[in-house]
Amino acid sequence: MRDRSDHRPTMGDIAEAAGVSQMTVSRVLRGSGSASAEARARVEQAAHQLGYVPNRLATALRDESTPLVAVILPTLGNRVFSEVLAGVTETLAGQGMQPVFGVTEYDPLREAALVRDLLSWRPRGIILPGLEHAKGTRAAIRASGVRVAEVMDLDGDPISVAFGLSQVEAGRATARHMLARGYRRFGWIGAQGGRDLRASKRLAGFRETVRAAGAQMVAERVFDGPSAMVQGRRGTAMLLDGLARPDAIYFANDDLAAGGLMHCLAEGLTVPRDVALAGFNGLGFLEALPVRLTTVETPRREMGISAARHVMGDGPVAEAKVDLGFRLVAGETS
Amino acid sequence: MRDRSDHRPTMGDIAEAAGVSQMTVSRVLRGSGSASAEARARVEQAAHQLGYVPNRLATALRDESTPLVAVILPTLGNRVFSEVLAGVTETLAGQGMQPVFGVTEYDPLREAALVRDLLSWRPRGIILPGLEHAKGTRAAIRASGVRVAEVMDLDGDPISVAFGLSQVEAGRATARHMLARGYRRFGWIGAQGGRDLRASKRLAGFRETVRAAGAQMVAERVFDGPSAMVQGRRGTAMLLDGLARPDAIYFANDDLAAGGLMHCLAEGLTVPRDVALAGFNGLGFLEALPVRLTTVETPRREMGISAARHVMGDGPVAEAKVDLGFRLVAGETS
DNA sequence: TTGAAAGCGCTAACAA
DNA sequence: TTGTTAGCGCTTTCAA
Repeated sequence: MRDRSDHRPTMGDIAEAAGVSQMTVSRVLRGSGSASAEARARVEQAAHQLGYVPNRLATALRDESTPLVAVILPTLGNRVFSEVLAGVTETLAGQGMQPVFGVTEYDPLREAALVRDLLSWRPRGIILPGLEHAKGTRAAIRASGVRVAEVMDLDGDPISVAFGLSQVEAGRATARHMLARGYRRFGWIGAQGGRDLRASKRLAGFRETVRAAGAQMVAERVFDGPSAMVQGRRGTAMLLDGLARPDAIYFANDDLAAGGLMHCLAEGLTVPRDVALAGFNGLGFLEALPVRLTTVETPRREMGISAARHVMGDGPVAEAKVDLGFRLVAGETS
Repeated sequence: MRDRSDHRPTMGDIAEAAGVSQMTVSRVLRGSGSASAEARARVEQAAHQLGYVPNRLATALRDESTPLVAVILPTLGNRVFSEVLAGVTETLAGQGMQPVFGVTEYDPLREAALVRDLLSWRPRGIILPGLEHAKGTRAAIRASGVRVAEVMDLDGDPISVAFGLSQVEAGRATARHMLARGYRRFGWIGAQGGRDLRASKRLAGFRETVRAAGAQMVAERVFDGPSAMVQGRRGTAMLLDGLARPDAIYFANDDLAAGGLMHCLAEGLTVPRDVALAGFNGLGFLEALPVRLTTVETPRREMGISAARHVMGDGPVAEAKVDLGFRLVAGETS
């Protein structure tokens, strides 16, 4: 018999202490099956006294199913993903499920490694960003048989079901809006060294529409690090001081765009007369800015909620793409 | 014999396919022990072909140890906690550990439930915010025997080790700074309906110092929802339009303070002549604002990193409180 | 180099 | 109402 002295108490220990069988302990603690009031009391007392903590690993192994959902995010350095995650978490919590998660920093290989790792916990489902994955990731997920939800993007071929919006269309819509306002010389400011494929898709849609209208992209600046207001401010300064001065700047997101606006405020430029600005996401903090930024509102929390619901559900998978839409919000900067 | 048709492949299945024992499969896949090149090849081939995914539940149950760390956060609606989480995640990822997490929304009862839930995964450690917990939570964690790190706060009695800063001192330091600049009538703007105990501690330290100097708090406004720039903007408008007009406002955090600044910019007020402002945290986005906000810089990522290191480590627990410090940053708003 | 046996903690199924 | 048995998938131990 092994030494149990430094072991966490198990149902066996409780059984011994309470003078019943281990099965009775199991029944009492789970409130299933029947047990005499007598036994119940003794078990509960013993469990409490020993400081018993159930071991879900055992339950999960036995049940061949866990209440876990794997969640993969590109980064935590962007509110957008915290909001998606918040939607997921809130939805899971209501159902007694737990998120296990990891962050890729926009690296497909890290994503692949994470997927492997997370799948080995036998989660009920997996939620991951975007539709582009490293070779093999797709197959691994498919083979694992877990329910999958891809979020953010719809422009591509989902593994199973995607919840999001067309990034290309969002770019096009922004371009149409800016063109309608009369701007002809466009700039682009991005981040993540171009590794954010969804931003690239928006830019592609934007550029295509701009060119089709006979207007042009005159300057682009993509920063290497995470997107941040300060980069937007710096990039805007660069573009406006450059040779090919744009009359409107499209930013990869609101943080960058707000930074651009801050540059203009600090320099005393008049927006949009001196330069027009447009962001992406419609984050809450835009409401507080002294000037309303033109942006495209995206359903971040909703993507998280829908994805979580999907992976928890056990109904059949209906559509491959669920378009949660976007909304162009014309502000005072265009 | 049970029907294995809809089961995920196990080592047993691979063994059968490769014509070796299950133990050999285990050895090959883990790269431990020895196996003939022949066996190795056959096993690897079969594993690949069957799309084998290891089941860590079994390993963890067997090993009586998991590579999981439980992480509890007050909310995801505040960058501060995403940054702490990022520090944790980054540190864990380097060691092949996974975070499992949950969000309390500043509710101690939810926290208690989460702790119970997360502990049942037998994590190696648990990281949680603050030093105040619902009755029983402390005992439950202690009894579980996992390594514990509390983050953010040092003003109180840690369960085991706390990594953070003195919130009370941060409040005092801010007050001293404002008093030195000559302000005498102070306002406070908070959020989370006062449930954020660390903000309350800062306010207590601030108030105490203000009063000791013979100055006073003339107006306070605490919003119910999450802190956001827009609340700061609204609250500032209220305080400045109120009867007891403060000459300086202390905000529970930078988001609120930046909102206050936006109000001033939008209204054409001169800061700090018309009103002085001070925030808390030193978030990156402050750099991009047209006016440098006075704030207290906190070591958010470091708290996450230190806490993660602590719970992963197996050395003895040294000190009960690890002060990671803070730094008052005098900006242009005071 | 390989395999057989035992057991991690729990619960479904069956038996008393 | 209570207990016994078996087994989830894996790895440690011991034996061949």
